[in-house]
Amino acid sequence: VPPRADHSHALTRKISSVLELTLDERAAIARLPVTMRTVKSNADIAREGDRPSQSCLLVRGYLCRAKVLDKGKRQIISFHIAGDIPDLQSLHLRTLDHDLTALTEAIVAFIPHQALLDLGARFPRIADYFWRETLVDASIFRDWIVNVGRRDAYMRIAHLLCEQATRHKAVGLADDSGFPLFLTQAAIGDATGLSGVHVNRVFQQLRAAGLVSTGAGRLNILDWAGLAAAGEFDAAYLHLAQ
Amino acid sequence: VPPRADHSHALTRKISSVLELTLDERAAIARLPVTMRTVKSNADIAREGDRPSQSCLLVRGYLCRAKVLDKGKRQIISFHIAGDIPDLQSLHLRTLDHDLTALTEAIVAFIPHQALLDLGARFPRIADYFWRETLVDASIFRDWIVNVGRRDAYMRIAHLLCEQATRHKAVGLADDSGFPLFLTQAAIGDATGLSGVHVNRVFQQLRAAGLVSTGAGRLNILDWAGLAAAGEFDAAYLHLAQ
DNA sequence: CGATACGTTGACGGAAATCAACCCCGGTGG
DNA sequence: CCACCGGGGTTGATTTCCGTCAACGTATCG
Repeated sequence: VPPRADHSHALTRKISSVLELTLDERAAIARLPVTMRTVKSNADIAREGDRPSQSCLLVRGYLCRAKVLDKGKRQIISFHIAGDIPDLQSLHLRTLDHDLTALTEAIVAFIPHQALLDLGARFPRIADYFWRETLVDASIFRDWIVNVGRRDAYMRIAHLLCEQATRHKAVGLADDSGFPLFLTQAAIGDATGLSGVHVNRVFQQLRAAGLVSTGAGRLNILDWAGLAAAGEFDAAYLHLAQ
Repeated sequence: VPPRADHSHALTRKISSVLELTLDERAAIARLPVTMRTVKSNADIAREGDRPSQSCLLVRGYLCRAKVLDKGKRQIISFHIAGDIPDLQSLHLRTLDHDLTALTEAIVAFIPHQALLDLGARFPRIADYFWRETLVDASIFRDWIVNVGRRDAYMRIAHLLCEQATRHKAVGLADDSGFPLFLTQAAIGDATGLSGVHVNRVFQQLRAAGLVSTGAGRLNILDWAGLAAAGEFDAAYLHLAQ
């Protein structure tokens, strides 16, 4: 049974991990004037320099935000899972400062900025949710700066895997045993500031240490405590609990 | 003549770089119930894990936000100049996920969260300003991820210097020729993920290339175009102009 | 069945860390 | 007044982590 592919299910599930929605609020979310679209893996949804008039709710699949340097190197800024609105900040920042790209085939719902502003005006709790969501976004950025700035390759990747597992669990997309492996090793390299080759070697170390295994399209976490210790992972920065 | 050391001057100047304040708004800012405090260089103003009930407006001097790893390494997350409210996000995120530290002797004004929320409720344009300010914060984080993730040491430092110069100019704290050198080479290392020793060597290259000079407590930019090119600096991510 | 994308392996080189001095300068106290 | 001290900047020798290049393996798909 494939997961449901409507926008309100994905968004409601995500918001519900933070606050209990009323029937009115659920109804208003369901009535948002969305434009659904399917995007192919690796396709750009928006580009640096764009001035979007709508934001993009991810319904199914995986997206990332990234910047590309002159010499062609790419740095991934964030990964996104169902329920995220990766370009929510474009509500208040006119021009996009990064690309928004599909990591897998994905279903997205475009929501006009005005509709989001109206929703927030009618339901202040939802406005607060959006506001807070961008603050959590920023908190994760802070942690990524630490990750690429001060951790070695082994810690970086261990930390990233812990983060992804935790975020998947928070919205009910995974259990303790692991999560869908939507990332290529090259993408992990672009997110951690490493080369794909080196990511591969680190994965071999992680497997040899009995921390993780890969297979059947999943990343399996065999030793959560060990992986968290290896990455010095502390979920506080995800601000999951109020 | 020392710069004025009252909170409303610093905050008003910063906000005015984005929007024109009315007399009412200025008056309300002046009447904020602040607690002024002087902090010594290198002193912590708040620590990771704190649950602050007030935010900190920087009136004079320089602050940074940073995280410290188990092994003692430090990663600076952001630098702050007069007019900034570095922990504004604590309005909505209960526990602080980083330290807030003085880089120089500084004067700060603590403002109770409730007073900021009230101010925003009375003056929606100021609420929007705060909201937007945290989004710009996040945008700068994104750029720092790219800086430490994908640029080499020479580019990283050139980029950082361009950013600081631009931000100083934006609030009238500097002109084209440079800005007050509030950063030790060790601090630049902690911000760029480099060792202090290597920062020193890169500075020698930057000087040899005729891009910058240091002296009399200032960093002088001798060749702005050259420095910007060296750091692939594009100010778009600072979102200075609406 | 070839095309393509992703993972894996080895050899080699280079950018930056580390370690350990040393210098310079302003402040402080005997 | 000068000796001492500490913080910041500078230098050189050595090491290490990781990038680059290039090849090869393997699975999925049209």
